[in-house]
Amino acid sequence: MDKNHTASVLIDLSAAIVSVRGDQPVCLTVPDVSDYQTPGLPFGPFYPDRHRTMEIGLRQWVVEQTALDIGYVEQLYTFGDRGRRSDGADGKEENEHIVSVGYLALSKQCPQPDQWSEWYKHFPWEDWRNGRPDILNKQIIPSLETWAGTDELRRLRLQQAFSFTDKFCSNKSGPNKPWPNKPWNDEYVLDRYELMYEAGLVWEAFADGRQKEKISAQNGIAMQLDHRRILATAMSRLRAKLKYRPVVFELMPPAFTLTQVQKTTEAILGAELHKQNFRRQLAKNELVEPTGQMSKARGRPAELFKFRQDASQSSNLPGLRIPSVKSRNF
Amino acid sequence: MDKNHTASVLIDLSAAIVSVRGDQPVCLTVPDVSDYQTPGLPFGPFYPDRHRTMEIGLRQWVVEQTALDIGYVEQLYTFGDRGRRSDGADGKEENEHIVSVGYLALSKQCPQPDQWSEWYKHFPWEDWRNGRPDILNKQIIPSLETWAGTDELRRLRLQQAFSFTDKFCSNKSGPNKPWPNKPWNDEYVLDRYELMYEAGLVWEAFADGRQKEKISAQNGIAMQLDHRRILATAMSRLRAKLKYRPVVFELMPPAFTLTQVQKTTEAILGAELHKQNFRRQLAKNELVEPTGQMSKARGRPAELFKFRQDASQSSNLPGLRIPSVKSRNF
DNA sequence: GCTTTTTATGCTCAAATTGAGTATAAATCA
DNA sequence: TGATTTATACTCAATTTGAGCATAAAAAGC
Repeated sequence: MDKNHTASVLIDLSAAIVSVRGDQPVCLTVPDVSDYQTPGLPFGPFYPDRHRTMEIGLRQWVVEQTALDIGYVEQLYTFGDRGRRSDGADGKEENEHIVSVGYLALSKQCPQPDQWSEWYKHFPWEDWRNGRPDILNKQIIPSLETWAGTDELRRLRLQQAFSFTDKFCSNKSGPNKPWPNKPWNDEYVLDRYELMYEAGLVWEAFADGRQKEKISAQNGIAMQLDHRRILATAMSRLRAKLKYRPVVFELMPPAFTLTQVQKTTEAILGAELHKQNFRRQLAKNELVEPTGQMSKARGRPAELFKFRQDASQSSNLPGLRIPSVKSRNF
Repeated sequence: MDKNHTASVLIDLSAAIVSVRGDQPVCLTVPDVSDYQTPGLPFGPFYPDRHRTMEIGLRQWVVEQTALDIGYVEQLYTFGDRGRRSDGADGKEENEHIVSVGYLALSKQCPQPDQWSEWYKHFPWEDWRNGRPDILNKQIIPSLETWAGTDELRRLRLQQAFSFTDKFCSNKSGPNKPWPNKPWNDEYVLDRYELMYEAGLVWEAFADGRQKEKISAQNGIAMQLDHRRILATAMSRLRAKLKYRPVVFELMPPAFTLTQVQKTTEAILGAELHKQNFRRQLAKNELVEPTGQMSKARGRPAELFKFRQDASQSSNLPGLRIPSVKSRNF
């Protein structure tokens, strides 16, 4: 067999370019190409001739196509998952295999509002800032429980990802507790999405148009190909990273108030934080320094700060340890 | 231009298959193919026809070629870095572009000792279990300082990666301290290796044979192509993961003593830990349970434990928070 | 002008966690 | 038997967290 032939693939560089508009995290999307009016992430091919590294390749087409100033870029994951790409929806030939390398990029501005799509329209169950989202108890959990049935493995995975202990699974902490008791873990975005995909609760899980109509947009707005999975990966990574690296500042303007930092953090985490403790962490880690100026908004004016960009690249500074997300279980 | 032609690449799946033998972390290597007697990581091509996902492809050739039982597998990073691959040392044609996807795999056993290479022979500066390695002060740091010169950016990067503050860089904590003062960060393995690569302190940095002879094996045993970089990535990732996921148990036999867990953890971190505090963490997180049996070794017999494999896949349990690595700065 | 509302920020305090020990137990080795 | 080795129980001060109250400084309502 000619190895070189069957092993040859094309590489797509897909980017989840994230910003925060007001109190909503947003993600750059491209209009549409399929029949279903679903948005997609911007992507471009990788030309190994022209670009020494893939990150350089990615930055280049982002600059060319979006004219955005993205500072922070991080490789997320490489998906070689054929099953999800050649669903027939796209016009690619069968033997053109595509591997997609997902990237997370952060942008301080997000011009052209219509091209930026809010995270929580695609993942309504991930925003807990106003308490536990209704959609969980009303739709998602019941459907998932039906899907799991008495399958022990499936139930365990559900418990993990969606943070509850159910009556069918033995619990180490003595007698079985009523229902949700473990605190929601904001980092398991990808695990939850993958479970919903497996259970057929998201539009992308269906290859053909017939079934697609039925559940369209019921559990968040779908995206093209595996783009919602890449966005889920980006969300997981960013939520985790926020807790040990000072990446929030990649989303902030040059000068900002501490409350703005907190609101941005809360937007990404999808959870509210304790104000005083949040500021204590910022102070202890010496991540910001005052500019001397004050903001002029509604109440008492707040001091304006700037990021202490000690080491260049802001690479591995201590990071603001998130002072434990407020627990909201019900 | 024919996009499909220039964008077409071959994909190599490279694996850092890690185990622990005695008190040494080891990595599976393949004998050699080049002229320089340098070991390499095992790798195989990815055939998108045959394998639905890349991880399946990886597992398959690992099973075929090594007959090893690898449980835990994790994708590390995808390197599209042409500069480092087509150095002419390998016989590949110029227009055959290769992208390598690095994986970390963990194995409980490591038969055939000669095929397993000890981590710290490739990275002698990363093992701090017997204090700060001599090679740092005697060779590496001086060479790096020469390389950095008065370049502020380079000096900052050195400070970050190698944890010291030097007299040329301004220090926020008042007057400049003597020399090494920040604690060594065991997770920056990749950062340190990349700096040494840039500074020309490792064999792999040189394309041609002439210069290679000069520094061969001076700063650890070199590896083929970019394999030492992949191993550095694996070390960084594993050291980081150890602190929030119970992955150590992927390296332990079915029954083990608490000391064995600690020794394995210390081997990977390259640092000694406080015994009582380590056990307290294990106890608090309820990660292990007694088997009822005792070990028979030298001193007082220790209780044998097993891993509490609560949720299958041991996926996202709390993990043993490493009780702060003993600080050894000099 | 005075009060209410809003936002910012300083400060407290108990609970939990961490870092670093000491003390004692149970085996083997000489 | 007594030294040596290893395991494990327990202590304790210092620090870090989680959660709250109190006060300050502005704008908005009347």
